[in-house]
Amino acid sequence: MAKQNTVFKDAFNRCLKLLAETSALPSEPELGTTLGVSRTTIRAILTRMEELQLIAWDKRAKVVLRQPKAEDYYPAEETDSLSDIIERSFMRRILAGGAEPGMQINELELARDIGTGTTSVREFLIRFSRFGLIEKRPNSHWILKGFTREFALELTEVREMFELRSAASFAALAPDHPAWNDLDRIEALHHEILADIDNRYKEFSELDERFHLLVHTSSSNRFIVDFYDIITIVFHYHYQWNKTNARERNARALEEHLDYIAALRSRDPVKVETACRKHLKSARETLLQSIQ
Amino acid sequence: MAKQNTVFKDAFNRCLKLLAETSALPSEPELGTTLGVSRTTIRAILTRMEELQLIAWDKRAKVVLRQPKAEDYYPAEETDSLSDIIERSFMRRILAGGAEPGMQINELELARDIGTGTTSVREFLIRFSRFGLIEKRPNSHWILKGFTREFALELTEVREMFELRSAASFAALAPDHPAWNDLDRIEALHHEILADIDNRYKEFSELDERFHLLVHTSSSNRFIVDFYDIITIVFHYHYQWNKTNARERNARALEEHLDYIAALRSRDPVKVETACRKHLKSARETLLQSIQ
DNA sequence: TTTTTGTCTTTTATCTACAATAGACAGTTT
DNA sequence: AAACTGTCTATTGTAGATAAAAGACAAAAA
Repeated sequence: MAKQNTVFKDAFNRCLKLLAETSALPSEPELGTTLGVSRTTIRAILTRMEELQLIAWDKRAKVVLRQPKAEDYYPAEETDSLSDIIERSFMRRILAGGAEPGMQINELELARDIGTGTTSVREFLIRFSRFGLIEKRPNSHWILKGFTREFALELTEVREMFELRSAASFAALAPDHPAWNDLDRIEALHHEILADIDNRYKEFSELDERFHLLVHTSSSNRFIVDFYDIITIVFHYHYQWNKTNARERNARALEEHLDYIAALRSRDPVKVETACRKHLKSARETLLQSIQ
Repeated sequence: MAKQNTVFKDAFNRCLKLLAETSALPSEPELGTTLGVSRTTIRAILTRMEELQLIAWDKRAKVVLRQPKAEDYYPAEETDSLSDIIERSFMRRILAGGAEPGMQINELELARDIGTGTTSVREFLIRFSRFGLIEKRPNSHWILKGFTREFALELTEVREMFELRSAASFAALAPDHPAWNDLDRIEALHHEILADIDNRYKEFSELDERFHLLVHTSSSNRFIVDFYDIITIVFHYHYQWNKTNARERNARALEEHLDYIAALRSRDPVKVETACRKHLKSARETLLQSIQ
């Protein structure tokens, strides 16, 4: 195989959902915009839908013939892009498995393990290396530096520098800046989740990311915003393998966020710094606790 | 061709220099350590040297038969690694050429231009993307974000944050820390160059990198140290295309470095911050001036 | 016993090929 | 006139193949 057709499969599945809601599909360019793919892919989707007798397609007319059934969908595991698969597989190995710092990483072995070509694995490792967890020895192997205490400390040191600065610039944003509306929505979600914390505490992780990303974005500095990718990936995978006291931890973090949001609203630099530092401190402790 | 044999050619050239200094070469493992390559490459070098009748090689005996001549060396352009070639070629396009922000980058075109395969270009672009000058649109092209004023401002903002913190930790290093010795050597070089500034001002660029890298390294934070790569590459290529007033600029920067070094030695946090800020400010101005 | 060499295997770096996807353009429909 | 479709071309993403380089191990030499 040359290229995976995951873009097609994923867009096809999403298109099935659109189809369930109408009696006829819109034009090809419009579908393309809606699904975020090119017309070529849209036409492949329409062709497939015609084959499955889901629609009758003649030029502009795309009449829905029947509702999609479960078996019309492509299985979820076929719609993930190869790089996502590699990422997940790799993170499982280094975070969950007994991966010792200093261990060598073998491109060929990794590729065979995941069932993919070496090119994709190699490109993944190059992209991933900016996260500081692995290092390349040219003409030789990669070295796993490991998800260690030092790593976590170095990561949080930079994070704190960046976030304090971003929070300060957030507080200085013009009152009509759209970020304030985003902040409103995020704050509302905090209240919703807190009101039903026992059932919804798992939604924290995603909300946390959204909130901090919003703060970082207000720095208008690509290096600061890009750095948040590292935080995201670390926390994302990290939470998957460390679920002790998740409910309490998340509840506490939500409260801290609300204080932090209130401080931002006050636009008082001192309050902002205090609330930000307080939350970052407990975030750091949470991360460190789960390493040892 | 599969892999370029630039490692071999470069090591061969370096080995010729060793050969000029002795009457017999050492053992294979020792040569390997000296030149930083594997025994496989060493044996290829020895085989080639035998063919050229530079040495008589029988097991442990590697007797030098004649001195190397100019034509024994591989030409310099064949010893550069492919990624260096791609980097240079790419940087010339985006810094020197009329590369407009927003321009699309075409992997295939770039590869044909440089005379290499697409894989290498692709890997270069992935590695390079962390510098924030280009951005990938999946399944589509790369976008050049451009070496703009905003880029320079964002870069220097982070640089200043990192360097101020690194300078503070440098000043707090134990008196017997090896970094102080490195600092001595660097300071001495500053005096040497200043004493003969008219002839040696071009050496500033390399010394500047060495000095700031030393400071950043004392942060013991991989993210801070890695970030310095971006500074290095930007300043490196930047100086190549902007040489106006180089002598004066460099002389001034050298003086600022000396103040900065003296402040570090004083271990007084206030002095360090003042000297560091002052130098960073003029470095930023220099960079910004050359953009507009 | 320690180091070196001969030989062999494994892994990386790179090229080429090809399906998937994007995108351009002209002709057609509303 | 504006938007849409049919058709074609160009580019990306990925696999597979291969030379270069690294590295392992046993036999040989010091």
